[in-house]
Amino acid sequence: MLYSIYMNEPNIDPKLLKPYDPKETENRIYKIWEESGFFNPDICIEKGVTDKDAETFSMVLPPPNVTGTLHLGHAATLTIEDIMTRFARMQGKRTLWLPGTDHAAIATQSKVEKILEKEEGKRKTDLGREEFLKRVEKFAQESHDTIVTQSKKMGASLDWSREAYTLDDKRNFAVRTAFKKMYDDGLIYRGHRIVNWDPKGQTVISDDEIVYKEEKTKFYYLKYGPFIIGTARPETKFGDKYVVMHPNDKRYKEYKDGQTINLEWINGPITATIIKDESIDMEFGTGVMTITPWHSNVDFEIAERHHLDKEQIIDKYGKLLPIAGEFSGIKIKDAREKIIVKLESKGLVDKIEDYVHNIATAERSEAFIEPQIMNQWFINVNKPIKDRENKSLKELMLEAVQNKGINIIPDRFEKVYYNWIENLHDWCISRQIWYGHRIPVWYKEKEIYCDIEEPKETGWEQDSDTLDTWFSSGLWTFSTLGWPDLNSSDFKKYHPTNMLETGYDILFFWIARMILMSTYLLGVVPFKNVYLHGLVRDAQGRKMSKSLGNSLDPIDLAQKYGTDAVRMSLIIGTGPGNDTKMSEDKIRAYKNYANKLWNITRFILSNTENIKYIEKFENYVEREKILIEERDNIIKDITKEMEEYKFYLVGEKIYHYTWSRLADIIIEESKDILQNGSEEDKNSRAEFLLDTLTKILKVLHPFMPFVTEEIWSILHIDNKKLLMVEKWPE
RNA sequence: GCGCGAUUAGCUCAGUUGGUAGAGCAACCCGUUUACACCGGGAAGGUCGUAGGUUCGAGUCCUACAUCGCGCACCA
Repeated sequence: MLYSIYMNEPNIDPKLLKPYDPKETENRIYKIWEESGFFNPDICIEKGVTDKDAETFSMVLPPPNVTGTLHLGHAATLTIEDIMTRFARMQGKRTLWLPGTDHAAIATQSKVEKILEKEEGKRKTDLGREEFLKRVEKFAQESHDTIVTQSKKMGASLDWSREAYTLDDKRNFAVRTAFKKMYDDGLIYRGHRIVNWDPKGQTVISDDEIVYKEEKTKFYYLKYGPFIIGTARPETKFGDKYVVMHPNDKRYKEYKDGQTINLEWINGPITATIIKDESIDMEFGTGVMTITPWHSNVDFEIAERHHLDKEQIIDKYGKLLPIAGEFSGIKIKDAREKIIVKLESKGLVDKIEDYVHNIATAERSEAFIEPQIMNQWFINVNKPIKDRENKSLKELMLEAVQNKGINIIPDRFEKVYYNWIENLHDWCISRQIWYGHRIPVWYKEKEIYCDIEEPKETGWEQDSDTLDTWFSSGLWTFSTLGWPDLNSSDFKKYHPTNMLETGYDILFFWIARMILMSTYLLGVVPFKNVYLHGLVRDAQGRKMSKSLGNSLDPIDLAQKYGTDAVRMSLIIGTGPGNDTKMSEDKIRAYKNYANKLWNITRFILSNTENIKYIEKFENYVEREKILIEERDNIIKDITKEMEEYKFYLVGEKIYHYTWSRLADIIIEESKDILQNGSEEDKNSRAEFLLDTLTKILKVLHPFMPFVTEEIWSILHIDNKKLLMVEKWPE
């Protein structure tokens, strides 16, 4: 009996007699991969699975923040990049996918601060810099270990021997080297300029770390001498002694630029100066405003243009300074009502309207940003650079994409990138936090010293600030490959990298900064291609978050359905740049698919037991020749689509071929052929089935690496290597 | 204000260069001793957001509009 052979036939692997069990399989397979050393391109060459002079494929993993555990977004990143990596490796390329983690300065520090507050009721200042940093490092180490374990669980074929950390010694050396060079070139400068101050986090943040939130508030019309001025923030108005209007505003043509007027204000009489400036919107409010240069970007610029005095009104903690007179020391949010009461009593309030506007908050601490003028470190993005044909950083960043040195997928993000660069201001890189790369600058009285190493003489004190975390991330494609040692063999071999794959949400934060650093420091692009994926959302399309309670843990899902199923469901139905919606139904479907493949294998092996698989079988009959042509055309399409990064199409194509075509049609008709056909027909069909199975395993391997490797290990094939280093089928 | 994306079956989404619409899940009917019930067979379900246009032919290209979402800028 044909169908009962396997029941008592010892030749079939007993594993096949049960349904596919990912739990039993995955860790074992990953260990075999790791022990083979094939994640490391050098070992692939040493063991002869990759040619010594093979084409290179290199890519860095976007280093996850050491702020906890991986979420589905990371799982998507790992899956897409692992598909790229495994495909390249099977194509015979010298393939490096380099792992690492990110110290994520502000994010990690504030996380530990929150834990400290919650568990011990302490602040970081209670511990002191050194002790607090020990706590952060311990937390970071634990997060790191979790992240590595989880990445392995996802099947990522990362070269762990090259693992890096954005804050380890090598990367710190790279950071100091880069800083010193930029300082010497005059690109890094210390400036007394208006910055985004986070009163809660007690640090400056960059423009990109601001999140705008809509706020309903009041809009006050106040009598300011002969004018009515509009403001949403009366609490900042104490020092306002300039009143600004558009030079073409006919309503105010009797007032001349520079003219002074005396008027009664919050705390008594003042003298105000008329300023005419074209930046004023005549349509907004009354077309007249007073300015607070210390606490408003726009006002700061007006004051700079007209060389006006600037006065601080609010301190670092959000309290009013003595200039506010009787309101001194009051928190600004409490002061507003009180000030309005006083203004009303003086008859200076004209009217009050409801108003909706966007308010700047800090991404991490969620506090309202208070612009302040402070001494901070900046990167000048407009200064011409001698070694780079007098181009500015802005121009270098623009050209890298415009000249097609970098290809962005999907290309609509090129526009977004250009738009961002056009609006780019000098990048504030200093942070008043403790966890991060310390600024390599030392002070002694009025002297200042910048170098890679600290000064030898005594008496120098290092700047207490640390660098924006994206400064070190910007160096990532080459700091991980041995830079600043230009003779490093990794650097020479793998830079520029071929691909940078990440979520579109960090286009500005990270991708732009890497382009900045690489084009400036090395004169080359950091990567030739950028592939941007979307965010992973829940079944309702909401962003996954702990507070909503809708976040799915990729590791839980992998435990439940198998990693291959999770990977497949993250890929199929998702084009580049578009958000993905995840649901357990979808994952369940691909769990069934893994098992289907398992059963297809069982059928084929149990029905071809006396047949030896011959890779280049020559006696196919006409019926199989037709099937082979169909199959090989599909494989050709698949290869082309893999090269075009259309993984969502490939995954679906393989799925359909194996299930609807191979299983439902071809295998069904094979039952008859294998039982009743002639010897020639039987052999032809058996060879076709074995050949097709091996090819499906190969093209499916980048997507579902575990189940394919496991089935591969069961097949009887001569000179078999691990599937992960087998050649991609032609 | 500028720009981008989405709108396709009940739900969630694919649809690569324009050629008579696809998947997963759900719902319906039939089938279970032999690869697989983590299954098979069958049927049902869509005027592809609206209105125009180009074309022999439009889900796909163009224009306008609507709704939802996102980014940037502004926010006195």
